[in-house]
Amino acid sequence: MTIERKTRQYEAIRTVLTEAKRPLLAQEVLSLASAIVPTMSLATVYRNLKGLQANNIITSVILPGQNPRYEIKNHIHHHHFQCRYCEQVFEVNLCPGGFEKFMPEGFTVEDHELILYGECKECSAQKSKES
Amino acid sequence: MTIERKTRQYEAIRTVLTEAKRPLLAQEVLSLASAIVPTMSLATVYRNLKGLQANNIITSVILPGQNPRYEIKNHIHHHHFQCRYCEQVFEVNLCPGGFEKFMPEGFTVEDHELILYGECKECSAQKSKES
DNA sequence: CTGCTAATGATAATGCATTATCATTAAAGA
DNA sequence: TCTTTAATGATAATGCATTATCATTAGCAG
Repeated sequence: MTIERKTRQYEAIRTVLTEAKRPLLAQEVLSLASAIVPTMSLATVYRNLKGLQANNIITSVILPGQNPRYEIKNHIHHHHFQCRYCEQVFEVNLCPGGFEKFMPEGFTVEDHELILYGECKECSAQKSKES
Repeated sequence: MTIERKTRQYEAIRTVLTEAKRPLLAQEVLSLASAIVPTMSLATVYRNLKGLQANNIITSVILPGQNPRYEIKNHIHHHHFQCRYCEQVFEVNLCPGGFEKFMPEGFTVEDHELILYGECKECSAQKSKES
């Protein structure tokens, strides 16, 4: 289960996740890593994602109704933004916080998840060009 | 697809959703509605949930990594709180809002989702008793 | 009350992401 | 370089929520 050998596939997957700077789907990891190691298999992607997660190197990001994405673990509290057009997910370093005071008596807030949806910079620029 | 007959099953499912005052899983709808119509089948639950949704009477609530829940559609903007212990989901009428100003240049926020996790009143009271 | 047919109940089929299998390949220590 | 065995690639199997199927039941219009 724990990764013991530094294979080309492992390095490619880790590199891809590091350089993307955004959470990636297993399929996206496969596409991107295939550019480095063309024989890359989906099974290998899943195996390495599992290993990287067990080693606390990456963490999963799950948006409602979507498959898990994976990002390099950073220990800064953050949330996510998804573009409705290209469907890419970006990290957002904002947090309003202070939700406890809105809950009814007797309820305790221990954690929270905030997801923003809209249009990313790239898709916005794309549209401007088209018109 | 559209519901044309008011069956006992349909009424039971609608009643259960109305009285729960919180989003229910298909399985929870089955359990609760079975108390009213004991022969209720899971297929009937799914069929009616689909019909109610098509008629804009209910809406689905999807938490990350979980199966859809269904609640009577109310047109007030709200979010959800899930108890980590009993896993029930509650409606929360709070919204910090004003997320746009935290996004980098070029990004537009069109919608958002906020989910709070913690301990509900009932589970909190339960613990006090035990100790 | 009757007839028509939508809806139901029971269960098999589907879709699909993820995992298991197994023969083959290639890290990496000696 | 040789050996050991973890890791890979290809693909079959799994798990599980949801949907389809079809014979039977029951709304409801006339």
